[in-house]
Amino acid sequence: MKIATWNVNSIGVRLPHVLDWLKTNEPDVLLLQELKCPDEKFPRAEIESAGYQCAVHGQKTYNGVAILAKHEIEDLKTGLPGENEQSRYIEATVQGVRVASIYLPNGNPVDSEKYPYKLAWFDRLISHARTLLAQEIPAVLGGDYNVIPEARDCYDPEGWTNDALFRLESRRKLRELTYLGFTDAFRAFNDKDHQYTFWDYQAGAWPRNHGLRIDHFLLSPQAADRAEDCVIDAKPRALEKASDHTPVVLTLK
DNA sequence: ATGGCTTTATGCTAAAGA
Repeated sequence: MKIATWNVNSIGVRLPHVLDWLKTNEPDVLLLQELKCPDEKFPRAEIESAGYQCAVHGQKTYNGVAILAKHEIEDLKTGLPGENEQSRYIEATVQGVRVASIYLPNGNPVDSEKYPYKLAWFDRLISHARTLLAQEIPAVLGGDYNVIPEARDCYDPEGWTNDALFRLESRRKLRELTYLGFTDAFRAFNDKDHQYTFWDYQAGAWPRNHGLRIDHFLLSPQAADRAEDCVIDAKPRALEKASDHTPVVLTLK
């Protein structure tokens, strides 16, 4: 079973890339973030024509997450327990695997209300992740976590020290989540430094390989037992009109 | 580098992203 995650930075603009990628890679599930469109404007017909069902939790202009799947999408849940003014979480079961598409708040600037909002949102995710773990099922939490886990996941860690993506509080929250019993799927299969999922549009970040690893798959023990591989597919980042993020692909037995 | 791109919107400048 192949499950991918991709922050597309507008599904409207990126639809051709997404359709091409689905056709070439044929994942069973594709988790999307930053749709930047309300539910009624999601290009459902085009994606269904490509052979994928859609579960969408959209929002006008900002945020928005979705689950695309070749097979039936069951027991859909949108939002985390509590306030869901921003569409950042969707979860469902596909072929017996509980999958979630997550778009964690960015949190910059750190001296604004956005940073405590990020940390509070993280706490809600951690709380919900506990209940998922208690079910002892294969659970795959994929998405844009907006956290650089370690210095080796950043081209210039010193320069990012005080950024919301690399601040100690943000990294501590990600560790708190993983230490509940989740596995960072990418790091289970790849120990190389400087493996990135995001390159800024500015300052030639892509050609200079000035990237960040901020898109992650966290696996429950039952999912980790089935994991066969996890890779970053950097090819879409090189396309014209690319998203600033690129897909991460998880393979389960 | 001084936000250097990209996207969206009761749009034509401003805010957000990371």
